[in-house]
Amino acid sequence: MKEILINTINEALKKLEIYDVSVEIDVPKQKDFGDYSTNIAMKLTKVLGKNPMDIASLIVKNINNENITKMEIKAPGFINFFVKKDYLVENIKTVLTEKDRYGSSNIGNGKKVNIEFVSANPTGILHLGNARGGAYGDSLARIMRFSGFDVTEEYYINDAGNQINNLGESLKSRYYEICGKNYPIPDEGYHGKEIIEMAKNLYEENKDSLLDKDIEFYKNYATEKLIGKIIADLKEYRINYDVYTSEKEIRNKYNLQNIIDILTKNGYTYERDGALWFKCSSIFDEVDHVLVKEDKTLTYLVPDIAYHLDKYKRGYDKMIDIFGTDHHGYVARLKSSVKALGNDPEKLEVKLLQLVRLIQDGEVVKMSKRTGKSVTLKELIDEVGVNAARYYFVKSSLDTQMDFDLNLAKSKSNENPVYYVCYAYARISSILKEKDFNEIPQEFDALNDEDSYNVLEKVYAFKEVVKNAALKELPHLITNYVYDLANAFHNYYSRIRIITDDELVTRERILLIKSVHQTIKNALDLIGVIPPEKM
RNA sequence: GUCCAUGUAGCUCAGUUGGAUAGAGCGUUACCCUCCGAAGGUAAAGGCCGCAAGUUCGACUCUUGUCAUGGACACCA
Repeated sequence: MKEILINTINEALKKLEIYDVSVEIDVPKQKDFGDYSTNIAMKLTKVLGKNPMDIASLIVKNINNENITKMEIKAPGFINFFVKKDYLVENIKTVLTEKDRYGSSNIGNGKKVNIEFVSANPTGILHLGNARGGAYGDSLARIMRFSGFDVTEEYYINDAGNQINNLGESLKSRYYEICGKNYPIPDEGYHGKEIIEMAKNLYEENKDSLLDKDIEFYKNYATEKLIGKIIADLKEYRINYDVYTSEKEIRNKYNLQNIIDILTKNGYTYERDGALWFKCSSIFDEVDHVLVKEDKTLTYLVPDIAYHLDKYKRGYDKMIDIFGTDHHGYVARLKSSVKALGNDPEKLEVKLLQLVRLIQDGEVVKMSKRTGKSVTLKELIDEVGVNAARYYFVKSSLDTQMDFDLNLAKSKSNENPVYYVCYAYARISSILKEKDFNEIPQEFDALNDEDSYNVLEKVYAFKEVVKNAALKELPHLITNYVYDLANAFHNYYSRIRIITDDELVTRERILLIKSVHQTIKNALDLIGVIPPEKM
């Protein structure tokens, strides 16, 4: 419908010999301003040197389209359109035919997109912050896939390097402790309960027969166990990755010295104080950073450069990394490295999500994997459920700093809007159980009232909302939308009786709410929420 | 100190190419189930959109300054 209007306005402009303006069509907030409106007249004031009201009436005079029932010009120069509502009712057929595909499109045009998210180090289990990143990343992937992008969801496992040493040492220390021996936990060690748990298991299965195992054993055992846990938790959170990339493998696949050599050859390194530096300040960064430390070991930056090189080699049109804001300083370095290796940094987009602050008993709890103080993803799922958790974390944009009040989440979980939406879904399910129709009629006769239009407008809007969310990469547009849709339905339900004595009316109303039912389901699926048939 | 985000109703947040009277939920107040699910609906109260300039027909939205909050500024990852 928007396109029809844009085209007719463009035709009118052509008649007036006006070119090179982009016509915008909006849906006004208020009903009395019509179904659609445009600000084109106001945009043209400068070019034409005329009063916007005059321009508007000129344009209106040149518009003639069968779909438009009424046009109004309102100060300071809006043109408001009232259109025939047939397309809304017609759309019910589309929804019921396309079913689970309703709202999908091909605007992505098969573009290859890689979304890397969560990628938490396997030095502990997932916590609240990962829950947000996971909800965002996976929802974005679902939305983009639905919109015709070729999406790969990826998890980068940092299973090598310093922190894994510390992890191994921490496990060894705990194990020794249980065996009644002393082995100091490193300063940078990990104190999570899951590590104590692991040590206990080791002891129960092997008693003290592992005391003479070297540190590699503990490292491997701990990483393997933790990765398994992480993947299982994510699966329960309804996230299934397409690709897991291991840092260890990257280190084996690429000779890291080679990468440094290329950087040197391209003139991006220099030596200072016995270390080798990356001249990233000459690209995007403000300061330079170390690649090879004085003790000849590599910083974490080097394998990460190799990892991103690997992604580029796989030929994505776009790569999205989702980091917490605590890694903010890292972005410029990473992008610099991409450029330094001769790749296009524009293809790499880094999204920063504000960290979640945990509030407990009215106080901010500092979360840390090292100290083991945090709420885990698993606990979250057990307490409030996947639906509530995912909805909650997707509904705000990435930039909002969120406070997560655990007490509140537990005690008043009904405050979560997800229940409002699910309730609408369950209500419809329950009506359909009583009466259902599967045949779609050629014509609808009984749905020509404002109440029906109000709901159907929302159902119709879904397609555009999805496109918007995919192109702007904003999953929270979906939560906003589905809430509106549920609201429209609850309103409809309270005003209109669906099952009536009139068979024809009943049938059409059933089909209407079925289209709502389907649309809610599709929308929720995009954010990983599964609505229940019964609540 | 420098850089990046954020300041919208009592609280949590929408408001994304600058549009008409700034919106929800929760909380507060008052109504609505003889009838498909009241986890619902209706209504009221609640706002100098942090503050100050600027840009323009028009600014919550853009620019600059300023204050406040969070985060980042390692030869840790």
